[in-house]
Amino acid sequence: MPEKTYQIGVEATMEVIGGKWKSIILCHLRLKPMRTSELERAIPQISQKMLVQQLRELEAANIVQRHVYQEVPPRVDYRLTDYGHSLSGVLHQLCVWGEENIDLRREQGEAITLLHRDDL
Amino acid sequence: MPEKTYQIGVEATMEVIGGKWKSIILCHLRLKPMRTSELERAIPQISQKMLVQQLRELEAANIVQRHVYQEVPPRVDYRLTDYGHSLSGVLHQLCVWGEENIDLRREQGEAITLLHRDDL
DNA sequence: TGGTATACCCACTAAAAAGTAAGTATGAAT
DNA sequence: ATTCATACTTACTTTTTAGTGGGTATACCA
Repeated sequence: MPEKTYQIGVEATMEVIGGKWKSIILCHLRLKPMRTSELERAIPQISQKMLVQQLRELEAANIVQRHVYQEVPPRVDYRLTDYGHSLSGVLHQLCVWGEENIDLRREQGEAITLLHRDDL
Repeated sequence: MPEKTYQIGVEATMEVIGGKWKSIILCHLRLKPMRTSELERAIPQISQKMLVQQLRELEAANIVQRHVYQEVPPRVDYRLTDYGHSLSGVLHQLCVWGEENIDLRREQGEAITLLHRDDL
C-alpha cells in the first residue's frame, strides 16, 4: 500500500473542505441538520448532482451523516458527525473572515452584497 | 456594473484561499517572508507556473506583497500584507485541524505521513 | 390509472484548473 | 563572447471539476 504523504497540515484539511461547494454545505450544516431540499434552497446556485455528490464525499470522510426517516414521501437529512463538529471553529472563522472581507470591499466602493450572515 | 453577490461569508473567503495551492502558500508565508526559490523548495510538488500564477492572484487580492531587492542576480520575496495577516488565525487553524486529522487517521491504521508540522 | 412528492442516479458535455516543457530578460563575472 | 543565476512567461496538453437534461423508485391519494 502506497503511503500517503502531506507536507503540511492544511493540505489534509483542504482535501476535506476544499472545492467549490463543501465549505458552503458545511457552514450550513454547522448550524443545524438540513434536508436535501432545504440545502437546495439555501444554496440556490448548486445543482442537484453536485449537492448529492459532495454530500457523499463528506459522508465518506465521516464528516456528515445521512439520516433517513422511515416515512413516505421519503425524508432524509444530513448532519455533522461528532468528528464533523470538530471543524466547527474553522468553519465559523471562514465565514466571519469572508463577511469582514466583503464589508471592507464594499467600503472601498466595490458593488458587492452578502445575503446571509452567519451570526452566532 | 453588475453587483457581485454572496450567499454566505465563506464563499468570499474561499475565493481568496481556495484552490489547490493558495492555502499552502499562505501557510508558509504566514511564518515568514519567502523568496520564489524558497517557496519552490517548501512546496516541492508545485510547478513554477502555478507558483507564480497563484502569487499574482494573491497580490491582486492584496493578501501578499511582492518585494523586489535592487540586486543582481535578481532577488524577490513575497510576504503577507497587513490585510493578509488578518488571515493568520484562519490559516493556523486550517493547519492544526489537518494535523489532528492526519494523526487520527494514522491511529486508525491508515498509511499516512505528515512531513512538516506548523508548530507555533 | 394517473398525479404528487421526495430523493436520488446516470450519460453526456462544457469549463476551469493544473501540468509540461520550453523560452525570455538582466547584468555581472570569466 | 559565453556562461551563470534568478525570476519569470508563454504555448500547449491533460486532468479535474462542474453543469445539463433526462430518468428511476416509492407509496400515498384522487
